[in-house]
Amino acid sequence: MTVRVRIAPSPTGNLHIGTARTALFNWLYARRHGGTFILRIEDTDRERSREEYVQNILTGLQWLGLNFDEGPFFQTQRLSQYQAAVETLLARGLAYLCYCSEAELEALRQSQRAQKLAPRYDNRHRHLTPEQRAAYEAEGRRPVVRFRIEEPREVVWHDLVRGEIRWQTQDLGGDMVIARIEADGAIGLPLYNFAVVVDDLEMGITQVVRGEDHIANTAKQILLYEAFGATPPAFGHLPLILNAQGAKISKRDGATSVDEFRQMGFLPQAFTNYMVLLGWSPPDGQELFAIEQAAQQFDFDRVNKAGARFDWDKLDWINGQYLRVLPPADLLAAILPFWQAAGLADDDGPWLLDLVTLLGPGLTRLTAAVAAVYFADTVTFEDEALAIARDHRHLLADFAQVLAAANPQRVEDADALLKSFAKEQGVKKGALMRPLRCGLMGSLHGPDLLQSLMLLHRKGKAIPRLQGIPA
RNA sequence: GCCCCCAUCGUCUAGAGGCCUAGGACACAUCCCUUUCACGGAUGCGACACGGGUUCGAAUCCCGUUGGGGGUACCA
Repeated sequence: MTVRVRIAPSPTGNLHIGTARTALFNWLYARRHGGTFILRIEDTDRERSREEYVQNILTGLQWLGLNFDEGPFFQTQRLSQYQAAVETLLARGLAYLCYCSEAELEALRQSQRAQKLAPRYDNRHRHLTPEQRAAYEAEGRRPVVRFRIEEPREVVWHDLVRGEIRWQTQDLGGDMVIARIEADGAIGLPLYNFAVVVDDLEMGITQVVRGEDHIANTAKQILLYEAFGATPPAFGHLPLILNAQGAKISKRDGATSVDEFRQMGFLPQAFTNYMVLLGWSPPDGQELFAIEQAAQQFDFDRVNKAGARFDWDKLDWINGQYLRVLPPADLLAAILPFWQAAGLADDDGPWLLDLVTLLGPGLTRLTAAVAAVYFADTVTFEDEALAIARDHRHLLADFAQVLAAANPQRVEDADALLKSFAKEQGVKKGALMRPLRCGLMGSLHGPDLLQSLMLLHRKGKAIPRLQGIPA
């Protein structure tokens, strides 16, 4: 059977890293088996769904390179299908109208809690007489549609990543609400567990792969498949991404939306590479690979069952690895938006390319910070660097003169110039480097000094800097 | 509370009963390279949660304990 998998985010927030990883694993599986990857937007929560989040999800998936083959489908555009499905269950006597009020249900839960029982719906409206129903209607109560959950019973499925999972229907919380009823009596918005089943069924989904937080839903959904007389798809539940404290990652943990990771300067290739590693490893133990490469080997039997903590250090390392092997032109293209956002601009292409080549090996993230000093007109000094530059301001001014006279164009020329200058001054070249770096860059550490010098000199910035050390 | 899932270095993981003196990666430490910081290279530190079984033999299988996580909606 052809593989058809999907990712079904709800647009109640920006594309979340957990959703992105689930999308990635589904994508990998689809690619591995030449299957179809489908995007479905689950927007039935009208209170919280927003159009801008839909856009964020779309652009986020695109940035990650997780292109989908079908969709996006929107649940709010499929209401008639859900209505028909509800009618079917109603007609078969597998679903019924429940008139309980919010207050009544709350009271029920409270008394259950008081008795140390698991809160659940007690199926009290499962067998209402026509008279009772009429009475509630006369009261003006608006019902909901509940699906009958047979008890006791055991639901078993073979999870793609966990193996056999068993669930007692008594632990499902009673007959579940599958849809609301409108004021005019029409069938209204479906609820999550119901809409998912209708959609997955109709879209011919063969493997439902989602986060571990959906395990309890799976039992309910299997019951629904049965009610429709359908064979359930295979299910797979991925471990969650945890924060440093070991809890499900959330806002407050630095970053959770894919967009934030982009803004922090991570490359999509590096980010997806890292996410794959969070729960899966290739048979050959390789750590750096493109997702296209991973797709050739991916399978759920190598997916870990335990949750994985998010590790910034490793993400940074991987990002650095990608940055290092990126051709200068690509690196420049990637980093330019960050520079521009920081107000660092120059239309000298070759110079920019040389700058990026110099900076590349030292970067862990795309950032404007280390580049700023090359663009600046005036140097921002660190305290210690300023002190050293001051102590050598005459020396640096002298060097500025020879620099002006010799006007070196290549690093080798600058190196020779520095050597002869050192000899002239009767100091070792090494002793010159530190003050020079301080005066030129305003800091004790940084990228290669000679190359930095040439980059600045080409822009006419080296000489004024060396002559203008603050007294 | 109840239900479900999980458990190898600090972190991500390899490990399908003997190949395990438990391997790799990140982080950390030291050294080398180097004008500095990075990068790179080398070395080191560092784990099978605990207790019972099963077996000639268990990180691997079973049970329990503990710990962690998830769920428990007219959210998704």
